Amino acid sequence: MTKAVGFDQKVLLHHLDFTANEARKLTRKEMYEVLDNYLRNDIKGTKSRKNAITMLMKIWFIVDEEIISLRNKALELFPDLNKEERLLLHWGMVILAYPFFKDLVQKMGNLFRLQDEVPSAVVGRKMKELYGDRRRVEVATSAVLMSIKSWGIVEMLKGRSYKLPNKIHITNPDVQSFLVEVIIRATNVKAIPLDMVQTHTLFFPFQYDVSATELRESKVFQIDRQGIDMIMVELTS
DNA sequence: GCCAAAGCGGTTTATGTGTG
DNA sequence: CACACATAAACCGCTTTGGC
Repeated sequence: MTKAVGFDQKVLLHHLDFTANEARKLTRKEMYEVLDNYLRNDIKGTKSRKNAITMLMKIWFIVDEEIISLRNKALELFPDLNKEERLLLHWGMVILAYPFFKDLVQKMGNLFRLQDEVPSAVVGRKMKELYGDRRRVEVATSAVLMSIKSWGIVEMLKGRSYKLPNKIHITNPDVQSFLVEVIIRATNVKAIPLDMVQTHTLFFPFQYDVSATELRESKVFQIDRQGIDMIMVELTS
């Protein structure tokens, strides 16, 4: 019953940026080549570099059938976005690519709701409950934590616990609609109340104010008003 | 059946921490 | 302040999986 983990290496932000930028123009084969060259500076071991490439490809290139169009939209937006908005796109794509990452983020988001500081040991324990008490789980947990630390999502305190810096504000409507689609797909629901989107755990590092009007304009969603103040968002495709 | 990709566990190296 | 000990991070190579 051991669940696959996959995310077993620290991923750097500029690696993700590079991958997303190249993914629009290159074939799969070319991607492997270009990435290998690019990563050579940061990752010396052949095997480790291959691992990293595998992960980057899975995040931005070899994605599941049903999120291809979402991915393509994200790639189109990418060049015109600022640092924060790009980070959100990466965040969403990693969540979709790696359930392990998604689960960890969800746990962490919940903990941050209750307290300001989250010890890495607590996160580790939670992940072992979900994925079994294995060495691999430890490695993956720290890989995720190290990665998001280096992206500036969390800050480390005294080497043992993490705290949340200021939330990252996202106002770009295209990026917001991306975010909503990620939430719906990642949690496997048909529809979600707009209220729940605003404070969703999966995007705990971000702050945004999604407007129903703008979602409707994007054509990807169907918006239904239920009762007085409940607005349901549903994917049209 | 072959080759590349994905997954895994063990080992080494680096960094941090508490104690005398 | 030095030392041992603990934990984190990086690295490596083997096994399994999956597409052609």
